[in-house]
Amino acid sequence: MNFSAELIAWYDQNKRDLPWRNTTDPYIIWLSEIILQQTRVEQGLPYFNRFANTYPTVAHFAAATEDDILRLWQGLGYYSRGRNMLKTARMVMEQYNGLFPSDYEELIKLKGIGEYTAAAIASFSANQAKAVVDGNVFRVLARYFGISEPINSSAGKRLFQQIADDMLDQARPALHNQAMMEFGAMLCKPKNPACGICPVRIGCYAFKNNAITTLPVKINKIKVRKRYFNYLLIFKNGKILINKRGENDIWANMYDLPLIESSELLEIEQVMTLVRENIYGVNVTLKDNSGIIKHILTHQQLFIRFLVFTELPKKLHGGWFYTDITNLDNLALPKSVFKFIKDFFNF
DNA sequence: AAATCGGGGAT
DNA sequence: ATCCCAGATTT
Repeated sequence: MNFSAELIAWYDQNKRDLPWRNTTDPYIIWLSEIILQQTRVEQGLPYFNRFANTYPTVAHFAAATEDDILRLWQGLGYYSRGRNMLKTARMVMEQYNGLFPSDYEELIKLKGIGEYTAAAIASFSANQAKAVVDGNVFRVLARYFGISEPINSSAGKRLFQQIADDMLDQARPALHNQAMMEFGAMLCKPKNPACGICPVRIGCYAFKNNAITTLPVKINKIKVRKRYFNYLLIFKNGKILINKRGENDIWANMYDLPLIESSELLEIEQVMTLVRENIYGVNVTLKDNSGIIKHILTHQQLFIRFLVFTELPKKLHGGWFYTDITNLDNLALPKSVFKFIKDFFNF
């Protein structure tokens, strides 16, 4: 057996039972693929089930509002995925008569669908001979062939795509792609891969040369930005003051609280000075504060503090509005903000 | 080519 | 702490 056949045989014996593997509906496969971008199967699975149940067809999806989608996406991160999905669902309704495409060249035109996702949908739904290259495939190929070209350089991406294309089983691309990814996720893992039971270790460069820990190669380490968020939790008579965020920063178009961001960590009194100057215009009583809550994201470290007030400011800034506390369940809030408010009001 | 976009789990 | 996850888009 060749490399691909070995992995398919392994897959046949070891695959997980996942709901999106039981369909060839490109819409359902699209749902799963977008949700799983940069997301572990275990984390994405409940979201997939909620989306598939709430929006059984692309027509249902296209009829949703952005608030609906973001609310259902709440907690999953990388929210532009959800916003792009709505654009794509509406494009499918208008340009494809509601019939979700399964051809690579059509899929790649849609919002939020890149090379990987187009190949995944095309192969899984229509058995098109397009090789997927995701994080798993990068790792499997780098180790097996001993490729030290960085996986996140332009040359590296081209090289790995080329190799993946060459390896693809033209007769059963869907099975091949599933096998490559499942093998990478379950056996050829980043840490402590199960080389002892690996069906292709005899031909594996990394196994033979003890290079498991050095492959694949990745360059450019991300730099983390530190930000200091002072959130104002202002409520009275069952109403809470909410802010709708803009389109650029993190959590685009989502909801949070009136925010005073500072470039460094401030003392409470320094924040209160800003609150008096910029929010109330007069003296105001601080009812409570949360202390610093550290929230770690991939590219940012957020040092969040919540300040509680029960007096209402005279003027509202852009994006601010009052809503019933009971309506908070309908708004898409960042995980960290949602958790604090939820605990604070005990709902 | 580099930066940006979340949150969570494994080590 | 560090790495990475069924990556894509913008700068």
